[in-house]
Amino acid sequence: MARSGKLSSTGDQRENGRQQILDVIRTAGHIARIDIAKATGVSPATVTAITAELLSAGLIEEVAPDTTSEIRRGRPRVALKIRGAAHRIAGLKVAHHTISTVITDFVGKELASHEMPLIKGRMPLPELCAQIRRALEFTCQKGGFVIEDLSGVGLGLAGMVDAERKFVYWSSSLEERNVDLGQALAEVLPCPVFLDNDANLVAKAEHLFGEGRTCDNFIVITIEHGVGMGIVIDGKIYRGKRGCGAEFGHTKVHLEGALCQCGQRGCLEAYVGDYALLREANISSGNERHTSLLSLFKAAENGDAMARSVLDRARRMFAMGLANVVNIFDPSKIILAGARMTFDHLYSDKVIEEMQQWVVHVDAPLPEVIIHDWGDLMWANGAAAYGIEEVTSQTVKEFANAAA
Amino acid sequence: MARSGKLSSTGDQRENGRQQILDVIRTAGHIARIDIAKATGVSPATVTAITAELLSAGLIEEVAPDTTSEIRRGRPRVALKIRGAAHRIAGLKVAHHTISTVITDFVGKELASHEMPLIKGRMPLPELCAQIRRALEFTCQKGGFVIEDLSGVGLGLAGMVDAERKFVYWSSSLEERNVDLGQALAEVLPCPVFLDNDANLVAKAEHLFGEGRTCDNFIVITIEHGVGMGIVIDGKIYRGKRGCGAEFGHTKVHLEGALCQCGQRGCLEAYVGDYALLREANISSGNERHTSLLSLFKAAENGDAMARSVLDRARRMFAMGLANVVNIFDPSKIILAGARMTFDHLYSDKVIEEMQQWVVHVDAPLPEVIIHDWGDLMWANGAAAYGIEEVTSQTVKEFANAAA
DNA sequence: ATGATTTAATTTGAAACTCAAAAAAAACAT
DNA sequence: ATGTTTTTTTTGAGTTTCAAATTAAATCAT
Repeated sequence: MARSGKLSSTGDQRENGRQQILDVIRTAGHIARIDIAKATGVSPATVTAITAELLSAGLIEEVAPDTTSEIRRGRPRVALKIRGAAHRIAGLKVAHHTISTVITDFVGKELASHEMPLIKGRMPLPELCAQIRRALEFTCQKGGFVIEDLSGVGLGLAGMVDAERKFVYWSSSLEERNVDLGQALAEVLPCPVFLDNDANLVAKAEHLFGEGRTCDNFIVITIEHGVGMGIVIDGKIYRGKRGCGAEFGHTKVHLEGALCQCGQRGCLEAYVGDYALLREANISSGNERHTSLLSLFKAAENGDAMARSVLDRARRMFAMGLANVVNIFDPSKIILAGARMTFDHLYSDKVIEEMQQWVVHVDAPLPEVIIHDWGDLMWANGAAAYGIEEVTSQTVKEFANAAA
Repeated sequence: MARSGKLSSTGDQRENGRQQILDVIRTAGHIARIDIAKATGVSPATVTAITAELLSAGLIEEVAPDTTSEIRRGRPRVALKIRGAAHRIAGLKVAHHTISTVITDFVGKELASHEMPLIKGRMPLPELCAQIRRALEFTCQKGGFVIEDLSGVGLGLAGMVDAERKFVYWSSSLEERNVDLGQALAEVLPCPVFLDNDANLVAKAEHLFGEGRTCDNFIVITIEHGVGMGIVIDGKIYRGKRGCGAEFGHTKVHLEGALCQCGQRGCLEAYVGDYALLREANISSGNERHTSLLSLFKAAENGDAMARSVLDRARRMFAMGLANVVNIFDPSKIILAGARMTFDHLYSDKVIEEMQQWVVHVDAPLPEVIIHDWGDLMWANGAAAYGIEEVTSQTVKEFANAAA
């Protein structure tokens, strides 16, 4: 057994309360004290006490009474909301050819964003740190402030990351392996940095701001070059022991199957990732050579049997992968999150339909599958969401010290 | 966000403490108060207070001072342990041809066990209830007591079970689908019944008494006729939204693959379950007909190429499935639990070795894979473990009412 | 033996929290 | 104006935890 975590020691209990109430306010957008009490089960008296603290700390603020609201008798409720000005947070996504950055306020509202091209996709540690700082400086400048104004930075990387230790086992952006990136960035930036695998960050964003707002157990799947997964269990990102779980893309779907960019065979990614499709389409010579997915799609639409067959297989493989996720997690929701949704063949009702033939059936509704089209800043926004959450919990923890 | 669970309200906090301390005592076997304080982070003062309550409630007892212990200075520590006599718990596993039952004390020590044959593997609800009662009566009689002496019963079923609602979507033992088995058994038995999928119960047993004692994040895999999985995350069984997650056996490992007993194709179970092996071995006529795995193994040992090939494929498929579990969960441990370990080809070092070729590699040690040979009563013991845990938590909750 | 030392367990009193109930505040209804 | 209704705040009591002091029970040193 050995349940983890201690009994809440003194001072600790309040911390929970503050965290919980901040969470409720954030999810609700704005909410009156009485409703916080109802939502959390905490007594109104305690809600008053805790919100008073948060107010005086400047983390939340009262909303101007809503005159358009339906007229009710009694003392009008005054809603509370997160105070945007409390903190500025940056989110960065390091991709192969760009670093995209977004800066938001504490509410999550975008204040500035910037896309900075990268000459080299993979570079040594010091250079990556420098580029990250440069991207931040650019974006801050656009917003009219400086790096020192940031309370925290979230950073998303493709690769194997141990978020807790801020340690990168391997990333496609880094020449070195096993890098203490947290340490390295701490030396270059004036504010705390929080990093994680990029798919986990998207899951975080869905939980704070997206389709997972009202839900504590769901799976997020992203497909671009590779296939990513984020697992949210009981409201927390599940990362595994070493921090490198949720490697859905390298889940094996075929014994001795197609070669994956990771060097192994039979990975799901090797069937549904974009490079896999192009490779497959171009392998049989004689046909036109496809250089982009778009041309492949077009060919399929025009009745090209080979193109169709390639897309068909990808779709079936993906449906099978999704079914396995359902069979293993039985989640409340599955969110297919995409930045540009180029994968029409994968993000489609047909996939969801096909998935159902592979899942174990019981007489209870299947998990809802939601397709969420974020737009270009999805990854950076995910990183910002993580930054916001971490800064929040850090601030809440500092309360105790501040009081002393 | 919407973190689940309320802020610990009054009276609730102590409940946590009691539960946590009981857990620590159970895991440790016997442990002195001072060490409980260290293990939990709770102050010695509070440990004294809580253990005093538990002592007077008869849930724990002091251990006679250990004279053989190494001599130390100072006041000798007096160890505490769970009081076996506090409760009697039964665990039942309904299998196809038998119901096996074990009755344990509150410590988990076996008091009696019984294997009752079943004429029909699948039967209507009332009959199953009657058989369960009969099995319990037999076993109680063997132990020299009656059903009324039991504080709780754990029950393991093959099939799709929602443990929380005590609801059976489908079970190979029941003719009906969607049965409120908890309700039905409550009418037939004088004590609370707790039921779950059998693999989950084995996971529970590993956590309480087995290889998962010191570990809060691990996966248990069982192979018999079918393939089962139990997921322990943060010390709790993960069951999914509808209670039917962890269906590892019906995870698809091959598009349009081998036919499974569930009616679908490509399930892992259809490659590694015992029926799958025999089917595969017997499909190519001309060879001797195998009626048991044993004869298949023998043939392979004697160099029969076909038999070897059948076992080889099963092993590779299983290794692949295991690798997928690692890729998704990155658990601290994987426990391969078996009752009779007839699956030498699967429960072997070779599988573990092969698995490594399919997992995503990082420079951190792989999850430990442990093979745990339980003996015949594994399933029933799992059910008993669940019963013990549920009775414990129920007793702890009743404390509050008792005090009032 | 006897007192010093050491470690474990218990007691005590203060501080932190939460909550129910009462009070206050802020609106509408008549 | 006065009453009603609903939200928020205040108040005071009751839990619970913990640090510090105390007591308990052993060994060690002489």
